[in-house]
Amino acid sequence: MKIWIEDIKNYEGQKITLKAWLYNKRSSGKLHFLQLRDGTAEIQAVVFKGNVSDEVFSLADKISQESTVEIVGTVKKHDRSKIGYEIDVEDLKVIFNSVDYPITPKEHGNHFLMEHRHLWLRSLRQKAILTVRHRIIKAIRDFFDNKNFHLVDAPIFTPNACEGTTNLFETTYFDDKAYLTQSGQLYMEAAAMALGKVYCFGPTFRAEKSKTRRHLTEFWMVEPEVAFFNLQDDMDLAEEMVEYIVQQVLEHNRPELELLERDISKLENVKRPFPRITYDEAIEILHKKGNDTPWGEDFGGDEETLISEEFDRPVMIHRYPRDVKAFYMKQDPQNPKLALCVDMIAPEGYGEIIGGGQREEDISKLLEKMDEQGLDKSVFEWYLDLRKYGSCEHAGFGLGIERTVSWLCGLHHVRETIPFPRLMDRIKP
RNA sequence: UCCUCGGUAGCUCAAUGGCAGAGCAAUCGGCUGUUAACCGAUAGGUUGUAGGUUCGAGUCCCACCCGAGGAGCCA
Repeated sequence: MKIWIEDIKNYEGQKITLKAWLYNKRSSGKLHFLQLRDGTAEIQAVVFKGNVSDEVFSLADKISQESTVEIVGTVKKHDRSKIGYEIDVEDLKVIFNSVDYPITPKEHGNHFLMEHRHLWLRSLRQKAILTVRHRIIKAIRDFFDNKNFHLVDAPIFTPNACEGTTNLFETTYFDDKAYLTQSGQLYMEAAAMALGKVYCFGPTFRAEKSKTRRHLTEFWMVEPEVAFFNLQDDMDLAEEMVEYIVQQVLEHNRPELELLERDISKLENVKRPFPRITYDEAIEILHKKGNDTPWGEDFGGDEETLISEEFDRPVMIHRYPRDVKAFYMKQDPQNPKLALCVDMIAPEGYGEIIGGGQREEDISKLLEKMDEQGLDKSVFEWYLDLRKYGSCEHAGFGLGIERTVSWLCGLHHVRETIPFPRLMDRIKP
């Protein structure tokens, strides 16, 4: 039976065969300490000259970093080992040799590591990040599953821009043009009218020439959409989901967060209720802190950081000026200048992780707003049908996965949060 | 697209306009408990590219290429 390192505790005292990669090695005369990993965990294998043949001992001396090996040895308890065990080697084979592995144990620059992303993934740090990413995605799926949401897949090819302002990737579609989706939202609105509670989870694309630590051209988004929900319900859902994600990561990924040197106490604060402030109150905070953003403007990274500094957990800012938001955002009946929308800003300066709100269900207001923004109504006919045939109050939001991973792992840049990042100036490997 | 900084050994970085250097990796040797092990030795270079200034350029000037931060825009 195949034995994985993560299950090694079940084999104490037994002689086993293990296949793994050598990620580091230390030697001391008559001893070789082989640091092995198999993707599930890491363990040290000890080759003592007195326990093996001369051939095996000199082979152990020569194995190079990232070579694939097969060892036969006995599992022994060992207090100084992270996993609690090590292996006394009796036999050793090199299955595939590795020559001049480029990523050495010492430090490297960003560019070099990004060029070798396909190998960099093997490092323990990258493994920890991808493990947390996996947990976040699982938590999201479990969260919606527990609430009886339907997962509905949105298309990647779209004929139209769902928000006129951002740049889309254009591609040929037989004799026509198509765009890579920047959001599944409009399709989720249609799905919510069919299934009530829905969400999509998939890649989205933005051709913005943004060169910042928070931007990718291809990123993953979770977008729930719920019929008969208003802004209040929407904020309740967003808050509950983010709390669940953080608590799941804290429950399952302590070792990863420790390896990443994440300050866990900051994450332990992330419990409901989250503060909720209006755009007007956010502007007041900014002015008090010496930032002179005028009323009516959207917030940039600096503004988000200033506001988030005031709170020890994510903060929701709602009711932005209607003019800075997309056409489908519902107008606030209390104040026609505002939209019933919400952004959630992560603490510690990690920026906006959620954007959403209540959708405009009134077809005349929707048409008015589309005219204002100069949108081509012909591509939205199907969307307008949703308001013609049994329109209803509904709301939803989108959560950016990479920014969430970056926040929970305490990473400076989102490029490490996705296995193969796509950036404005990088499409390889 | 704009602003700022940078490009020297496989990697990370030094070098007042005056002999091209270190650590790690590689190779060879030493060490019975190492934890980015340690100690000794060897090898490794068209200083991003193309011009220019100078007795002399890695260093100064110009253009281009590439990279890193940041801005706008956004999740």
